[in-house]
Amino acid sequence: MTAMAIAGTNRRERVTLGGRVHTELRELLMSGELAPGQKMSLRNVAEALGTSMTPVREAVARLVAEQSLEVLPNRAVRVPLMTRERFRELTTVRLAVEGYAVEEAARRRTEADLAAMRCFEDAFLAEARSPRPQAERAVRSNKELHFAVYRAAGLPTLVGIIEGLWLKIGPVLNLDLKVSPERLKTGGATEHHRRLVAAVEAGDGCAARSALVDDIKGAASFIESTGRLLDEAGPDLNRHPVGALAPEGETQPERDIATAHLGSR
Amino acid sequence: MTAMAIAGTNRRERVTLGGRVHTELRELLMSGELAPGQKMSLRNVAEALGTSMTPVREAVARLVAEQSLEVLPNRAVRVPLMTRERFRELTTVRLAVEGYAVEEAARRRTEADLAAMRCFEDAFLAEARSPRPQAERAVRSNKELHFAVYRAAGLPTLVGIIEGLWLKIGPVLNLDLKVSPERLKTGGATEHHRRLVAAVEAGDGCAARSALVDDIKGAASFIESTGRLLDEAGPDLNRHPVGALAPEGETQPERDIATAHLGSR
DNA sequence: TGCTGCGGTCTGTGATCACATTTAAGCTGT
DNA sequence: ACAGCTTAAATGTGATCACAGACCGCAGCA
Repeated sequence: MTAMAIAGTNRRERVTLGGRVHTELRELLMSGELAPGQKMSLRNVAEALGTSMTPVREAVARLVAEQSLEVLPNRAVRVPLMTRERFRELTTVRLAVEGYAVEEAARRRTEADLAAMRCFEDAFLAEARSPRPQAERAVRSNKELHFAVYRAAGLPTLVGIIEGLWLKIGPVLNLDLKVSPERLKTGGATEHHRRLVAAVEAGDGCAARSALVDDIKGAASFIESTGRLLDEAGPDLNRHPVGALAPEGETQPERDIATAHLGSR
Repeated sequence: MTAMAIAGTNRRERVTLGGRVHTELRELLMSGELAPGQKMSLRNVAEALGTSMTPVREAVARLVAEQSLEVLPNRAVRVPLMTRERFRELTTVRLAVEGYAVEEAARRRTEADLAAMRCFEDAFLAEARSPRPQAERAVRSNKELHFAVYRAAGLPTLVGIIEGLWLKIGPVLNLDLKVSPERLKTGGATEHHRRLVAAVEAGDGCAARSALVDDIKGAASFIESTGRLLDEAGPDLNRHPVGALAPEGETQPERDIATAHLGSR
């Protein structure tokens, strides 16, 4: 019983099973469904996805290489914890790289780019104004909007770099958004988005960068205010993960979501 | 016969065999010893390195993920060809990212950083002024100098991003430097380096960026002038891997035993 | 009661096997 | 003698096996 027979992977495009697992874990990380500190077992992930260990190992190796996962000295694999120092560094780099991206986007955007941006902005706006906003959708719309702008810069390499940054910072960013969805209304994100899209449309790179900087800084200061970031990585914190991917004993609700999304058999 | 017994990998630090292979291939790529278009066979690489296929597969998966290698639709693995369009895109991104890095470096460099920079600058200078300059050493010194500056920015994430960029553009950059070492003297690289280090030392981020931009642009225009870049990737070029950048027929002298054994078939 | 060995389970890692697909040589048929 | 088909070698991919080390719990001793 090969897993190849389970999933219809005999598509024309070359999708390796390892690539599929990589994408799967990537989405889970970006959407904040895997909390920082959460430990993962290759075998459990493989079982949850209905494959063997081999593709999982390849996917995890890739994620470890791009520092979206880390392997502890004890060989345990987990979602990296985020120290305040690291968070600030990532934010600094994001400001520089994504700021440059939106400047370029303002200069080179096409009409199709603008249409995509408006579409995702509307989606985010609708979710933020909803009486019962769903963090999941808001996170996705926010991401789609940002990357619609970044893609408009016409520099695929840069988009890839930014994806790597989001993958590193996504767990903390989106986990906190899930916990406190009221930030959607009070954070001013919708206003930043409006300014960003308008500036890109007007071709004003400077204003676009300003709007993006406000957006990023706003989210960053909120995260810092939650006090969830580590001041410094204590050695004992390596021993207390938030939870394992495969629930032992009783299953927590959000872990069920993760497992449900992982299981594709 | 386990390969673990071959190499003394029982160090205190956690070095997996896959990581070792990754580093090995990474160096070969950065130093331009693997020409663009060169095909690789997992089994041959494994045999050449004295390991099994598994670590090689992991390393190649990582390199493919960061687009330093690519797998063709026929599942063949090779060093990606460089189109002119892609080269220009990478250069644009490099100008933005590395330019920001040196600006930050000028602001935050310590005395230790400056010492390291001067050290590698001298090494590069000595090699460039040598009557018989060795491309290998010059390439290494150049890289060390640049990264000494980038590290001075105090943003490890940014350094990682730049490493990824160099890994993608390294094959063409350094392969051409090997073919025509006279560029060491005529390219003005030594002058750019002097200006860069001086500006960083003086804390003048603007001048530092200017020097770096000249350095990158100088090298880029030289590469473009050689005419070795592809105008557009024709579909049949997938079948003629080595021919694009490396002359086929006779094997080049620098294609040493290790490299020759690494190739497919 | 509190600490210390000690065994079993589970972890990641590397090697090996199995298979579908592709590539190249060899061979047959006119 | 050459085109077309067949077959054999080789490739990447996934599954499975083997193994060293870490973690956890249980028993035994002071």
